[in-house]
Amino acid sequence: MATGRTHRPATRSRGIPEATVARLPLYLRALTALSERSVPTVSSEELAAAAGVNSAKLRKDFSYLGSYGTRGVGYDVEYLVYQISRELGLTQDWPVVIVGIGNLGAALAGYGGFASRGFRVAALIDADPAMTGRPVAGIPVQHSDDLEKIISEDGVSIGVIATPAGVAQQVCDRLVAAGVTSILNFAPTVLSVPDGVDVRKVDLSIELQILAFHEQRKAGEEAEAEAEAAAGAGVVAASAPGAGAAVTPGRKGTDRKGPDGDVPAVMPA
Amino acid sequence: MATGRTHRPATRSRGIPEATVARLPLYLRALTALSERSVPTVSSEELAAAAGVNSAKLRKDFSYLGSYGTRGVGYDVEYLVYQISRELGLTQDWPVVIVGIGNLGAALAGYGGFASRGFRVAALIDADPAMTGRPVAGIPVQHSDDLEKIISEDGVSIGVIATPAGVAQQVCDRLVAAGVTSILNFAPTVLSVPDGVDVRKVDLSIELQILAFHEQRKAGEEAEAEAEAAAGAGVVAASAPGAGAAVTPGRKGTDRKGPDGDVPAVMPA
DNA sequence: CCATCTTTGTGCACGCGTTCACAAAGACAT
DNA sequence: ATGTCTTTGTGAACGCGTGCACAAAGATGG
Repeated sequence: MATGRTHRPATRSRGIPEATVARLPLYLRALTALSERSVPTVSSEELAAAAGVNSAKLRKDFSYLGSYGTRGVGYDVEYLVYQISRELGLTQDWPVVIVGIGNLGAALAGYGGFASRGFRVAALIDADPAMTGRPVAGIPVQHSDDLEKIISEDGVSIGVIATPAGVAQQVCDRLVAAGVTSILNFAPTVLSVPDGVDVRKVDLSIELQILAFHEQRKAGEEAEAEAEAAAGAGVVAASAPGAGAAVTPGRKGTDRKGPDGDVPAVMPA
Repeated sequence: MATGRTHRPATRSRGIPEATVARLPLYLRALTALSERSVPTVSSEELAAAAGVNSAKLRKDFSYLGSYGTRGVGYDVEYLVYQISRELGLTQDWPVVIVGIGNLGAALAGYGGFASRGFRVAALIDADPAMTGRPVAGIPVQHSDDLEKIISEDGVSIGVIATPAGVAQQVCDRLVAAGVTSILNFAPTVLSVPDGVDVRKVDLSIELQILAFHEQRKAGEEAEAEAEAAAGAGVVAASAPGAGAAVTPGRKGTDRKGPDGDVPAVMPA
């Protein structure tokens, strides 16, 4: 999960648990696929398999929305697509602005999944004057000076931040001041926002690090058996199982400066 | 949070809870920033604020790693950076392949956050022959025919899938067969993998949909006060709170084809 | 109309994660 | 050395999410 919510202490909104809300888009996607294949009805078991979840969980999730199924038969695909879409608010039009049209911003602008579900890219915004006017994914980039005007004129309430980390907070502040109340943040920074504003974070680097952790653990388990047989001298417990070279631990008092090639990468914060 | 783990029923690996692992990269980032400012020590309160979490949670998280703090003082920044890096496996070199060099793949290839923490882009792979040899972010794209060779030669264990949904499962299968055991999936599909393989999913569209839900709810709450005063007739219980035009339910038989340009996306499974 | 069979909807129990609150530990001053 | 003050580390309680297992509901066939 790329993950990470922010603020809002697990408020279960109007009775629908947060965890359920997070799965609704998953169900919706699976249902849409079925709909395209003109499948009329689907059982909780089948749909759960397609969405990659437990069938009991799926049924409980749907029970929060109401009793839309028919016992002995299953769920009506079209009807369910509609109900979930409505619940998620996808039956209305959501204008979205993307700020920061670098590699990632351009990718997002061209991402089909946005336009596909009621989201409309209202504007692409970048601070670089050289970008202004240049079309990206068919949409001309506008300068960030006009940010406030664009947001108020189009009634934008959702903003996507794809800028470098250094300017993310500042962009965020301007978005919020201009009226945006939901933000999807791709910059590796913790954004602070006033109450009432939702922030969701997507951090590519974090996901990779989590994978690395499990990967290391997997490798470590394998190496454990060998190490047991070897029973060598009691060197440092930590052993680098993979192919990589391990760095010497180094103790607190010592000057053990992070030997890894860790790049700055971090903003002033 | 962008979301979503897969398989592995919340195995707490070696005693470190999954939720804690997911936060370690967050702490690491905040700590790295402090380290660059040459801050020697930091209290749990300060660090928690920088990372955007509760201080008690942070202390408990660190307690799983060991007792690295000093009461009355706080934590040694450099030492903690090293400990977390080691725990996450970032002290070793992780070669990564990115499959699917479209807009998103190119963005990922150039993403600084990868190289910054021990991750090395070993290869960019694309199925389009026109891409082969073309440098992206300074790395020449290789054809997917050579996928297996690249993976085994470089000892790659982590793969990133940034292909269209339609081919994601197939790419995934090849990666796994070639020896990859951790996958970061950007394609909007549920991947099925054998036991022992970790999959993490990042789905841009899902994040937006979750935001839309909360956005709608916010708007609905405001409108609720008005509606209360109005006290209209008891029509169907379900009412669309938002301002948007609702799509007509559309019954089973109708051709209401999913309006999104969403690719089939669903695997045989 | 009745019996059977399928599938939903949910009560219940369990476990993980979060948070509070406080005792123990150590730094620091006197 | 002793007392005070700061901050960690954690025991315990609570709440949410998950999954089991089953009763109720409805379809279907005779």
